[in-house]
Amino acid sequence: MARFPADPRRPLTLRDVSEASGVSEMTVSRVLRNRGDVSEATRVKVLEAARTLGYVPNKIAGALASQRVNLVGVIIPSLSNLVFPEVLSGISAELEDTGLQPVVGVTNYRPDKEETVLYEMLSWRPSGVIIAGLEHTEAARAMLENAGVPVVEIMDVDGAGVDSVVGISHRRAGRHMAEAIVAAGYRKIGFLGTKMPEDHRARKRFEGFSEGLAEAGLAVSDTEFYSGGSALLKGREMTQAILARNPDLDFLYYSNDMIGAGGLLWCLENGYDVPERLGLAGFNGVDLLEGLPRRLATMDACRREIGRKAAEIIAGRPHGGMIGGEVIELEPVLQLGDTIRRR
Amino acid sequence: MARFPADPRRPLTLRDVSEASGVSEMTVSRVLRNRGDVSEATRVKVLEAARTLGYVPNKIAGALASQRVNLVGVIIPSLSNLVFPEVLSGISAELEDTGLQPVVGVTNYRPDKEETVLYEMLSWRPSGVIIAGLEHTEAARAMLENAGVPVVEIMDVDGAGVDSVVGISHRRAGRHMAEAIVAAGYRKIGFLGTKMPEDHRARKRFEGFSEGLAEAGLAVSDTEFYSGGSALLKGREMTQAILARNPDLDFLYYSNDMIGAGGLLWCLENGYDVPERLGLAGFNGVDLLEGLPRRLATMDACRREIGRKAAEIIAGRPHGGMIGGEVIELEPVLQLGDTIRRR
DNA sequence: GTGAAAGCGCTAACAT
DNA sequence: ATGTTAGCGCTTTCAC
Repeated sequence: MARFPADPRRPLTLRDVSEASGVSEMTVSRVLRNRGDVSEATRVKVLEAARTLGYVPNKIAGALASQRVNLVGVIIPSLSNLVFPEVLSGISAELEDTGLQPVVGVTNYRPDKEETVLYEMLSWRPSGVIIAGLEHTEAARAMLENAGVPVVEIMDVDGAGVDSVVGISHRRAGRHMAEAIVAAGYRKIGFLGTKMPEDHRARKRFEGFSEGLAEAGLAVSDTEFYSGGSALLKGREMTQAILARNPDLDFLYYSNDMIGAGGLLWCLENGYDVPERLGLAGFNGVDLLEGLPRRLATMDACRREIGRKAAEIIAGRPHGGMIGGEVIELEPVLQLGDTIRRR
Repeated sequence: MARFPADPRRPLTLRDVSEASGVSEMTVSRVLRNRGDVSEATRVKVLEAARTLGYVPNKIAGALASQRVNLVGVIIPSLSNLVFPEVLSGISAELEDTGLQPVVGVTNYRPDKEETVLYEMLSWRPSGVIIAGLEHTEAARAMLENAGVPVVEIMDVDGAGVDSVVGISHRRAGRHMAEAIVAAGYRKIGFLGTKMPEDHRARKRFEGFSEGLAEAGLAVSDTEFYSGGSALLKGREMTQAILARNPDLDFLYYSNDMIGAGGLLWCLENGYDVPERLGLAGFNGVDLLEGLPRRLATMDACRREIGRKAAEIIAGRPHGGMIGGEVIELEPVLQLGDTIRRR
């Protein structure tokens, strides 16, 4: 009489494969992980048994026993920002052949959410953590310091990191743009961006930008901020608003390309002479800009490259190895495009 | 003389908290999970000890012991497609207060990668799986069938699902658009889209579209396909190409809003009378369209809603409960915008 | 309200 | 080349 398993829906275990193939659990485990010497004969037997049963190993048990987890926690503020999916894609590409897998957590720019997400992630004992920004709650920072795994803070190098850091200096990026604008002869400059209580990188760009103008004896003449909604539309609305209030502005600096694109479209439709009468610039260097009527001036934020390098650091760190502390600063490239006049 | 831990970098365990607080491991565990009756006094003692030590529970061990994992696997083709981050955001919002956490895997539209990612995910024994599309490799389908957890296939209802399905009918969406276009009096119609060997939803829209035209005795007059690159730019290039080849086309149907937007910009710049001389439509209903010079006709693909409903199904299924098999079809809404003439 | 014992499914370390 | 033993850190179950 045939024996039936007690519970037909019980997930299969190594033991099931062992029994089906007549090979010890240990050897089955070796085959399934390609470890140690196993004769071709048993190898085949085991693999066949595993296949026909439809066995899927239990990584939870494996991770507990081996004390290693092939996951890398990635914590970012948003997925709708366009920038972060690109960073992710760099991470994911670099991790491709390392056996490591990214696990994504989203904070919605909220420090308390970041803390929760980080706690949650660390409780899975990942092989490393990649986290956006240098600003964290005290508790989050403490967790990162005691995580016992490599930590890479990305996007931003203006400040002190916990372990490794990969990013650009947003402060210098802002300053750079200011210098280019001043050099091109613009004098009455407006700034448009997100409300940025928690967008530290946008804030730093703004600060650097202001400093850059200050060195030329200038200051930002007017500002306009938004939150939520379609960025392209907001760009239009804000542009109209700031120019209505301040018709003599001769340059508009947008804190991201999306609102910049909206502004550009609005200016062209309303007959502004871009870049002679009015110059425009954004930030990020997104693909989208290539399809616009004119190429918006921008600065490449090296997003994919940041992801790659961060992943490289995690993957390159021997398990438990804590050499750490590299700081990699990438250089954003200014692209003048067609919206800053050349002279 | 004080005792020092053998390895100062060893992650803390329940036992450490137990010793520090003078409470048994079991009770510590209860406090940390808010389970069972614990006196307020010990509660406070334990929480304080855990806090000062900086204890982070080990979910791997917890999951192994309890046989439950608060993760939901989400498998999608891409993160750069704009559509999927929105679905994700719906999932993530719905899961917010359920204690469940999404874990994302990306397949790059490759069936073999999908299989790998799914295998990887199932090996963590998640509480459920949400996966884009109805088309999978045989092996992947077998894994889904035997996963022993709720599975929701999303985006598409045109075909047979493994368990639950939430999506729209792309075939009918395409047909609908065809009907609207014919009703508006357009007759020479071009189709522009991605090369779609693996984009089954785009293919189904195209098929439905062709069927819809056929019913009016019409057919697609010309097609243009692309892959990779800036979609906005591709939209321009393809539009130029198809109109150069076929100047008498009076309607262009784009398989996504991004290339549609590029096409719209190109047409306006080149003096086409939209929508009288030439009608345009895209697909998805993305935010971006709101900022364009004209509102591109489109069809909302209900992305966030799909995410929400899928997550709701997973969250609502009692642990191990296998009632399953719901099919939820959402109705995409046609928005005529300003690029289909009204008569 | 609290604790002790057993074991989740796997792998490290050691046999043989 | 293969098998045996002893946990990994937690939760379940049952006792008190």
